[in-house]
Amino acid sequence: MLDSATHSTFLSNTMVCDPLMSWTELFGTTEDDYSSFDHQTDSDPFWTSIHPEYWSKHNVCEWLQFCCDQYKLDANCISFSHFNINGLQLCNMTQEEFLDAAGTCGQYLYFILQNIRMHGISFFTGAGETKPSIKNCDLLTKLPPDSGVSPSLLTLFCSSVPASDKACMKAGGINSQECHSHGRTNLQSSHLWEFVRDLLLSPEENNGILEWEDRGQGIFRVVKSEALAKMWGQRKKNDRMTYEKLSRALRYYYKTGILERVDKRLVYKFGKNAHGWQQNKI
DNA sequence: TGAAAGTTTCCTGTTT
DNA sequence: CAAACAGGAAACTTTC
Repeated sequence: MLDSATHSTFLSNTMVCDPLMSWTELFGTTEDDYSSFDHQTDSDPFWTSIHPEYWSKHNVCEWLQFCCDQYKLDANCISFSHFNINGLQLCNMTQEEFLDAAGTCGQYLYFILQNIRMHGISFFTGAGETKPSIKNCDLLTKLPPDSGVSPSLLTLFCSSVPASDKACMKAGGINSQECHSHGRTNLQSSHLWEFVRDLLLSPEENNGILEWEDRGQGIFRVVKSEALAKMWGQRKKNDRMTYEKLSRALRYYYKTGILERVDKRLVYKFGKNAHGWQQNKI
């Protein structure tokens, strides 16, 4: 989750936001601390085990970093000096203050925080039975069309809204049909092509199984075919899945325009009916 | 409860 | 020769 690449990205973004304040000045964390950070976050990060109101500045930092990593939020939008606060101060921030501190990202951060406060960490993991409030749908309708929000966050939003309520998702450039496909199926039962797409967009889960051949054109390569099949099989609770069978399912997508044929082995291309794979486009 | 969509499974033949 | 591709056919699962 908190790999070194992300750290460096995060650090550089911090510098862009506020060159006068370093990461350590902001959060009291040294480079050496990251190793212990990693150990903590590998299993159950400390911030996840306590209520947001009791978070330290350090925990707030961990949460921010988690949100950026997990939902591909643009850290450049976030004014980190605004988040040099403890959990209680964070919880007392209004939605407007989140907006001031992090722009569009602020809305997502506010949404995520409110749901952690209401539902606990199960909101992230999906382990719990509780689901975020339908009020989130109101937030969803306000998202700008070019917000650049990642599919994983969109999925999170959309899967939190029952299909019967999807009618509220009209504005904000978010296609209700698109949300419906997520909302109806959620992460556990998403379609194969959505699983592939989300894997491509999640370097931390990808493990080199898939890689972009031409990001702009939506062309990607299956690097580890059997690993991909195994992962898909795990998702569908089917340990008999093979790449041969998975690829048959992928070939059916040629008919529907979800995928287009590429005359190279193990290479596929997203078609006109696939969505959510483009950069800065949902 | 039936239809439709989306796979899953199996198969034969072809290509790399 | 193995792995991957192509696509037909039928069965199966889930959703509406």
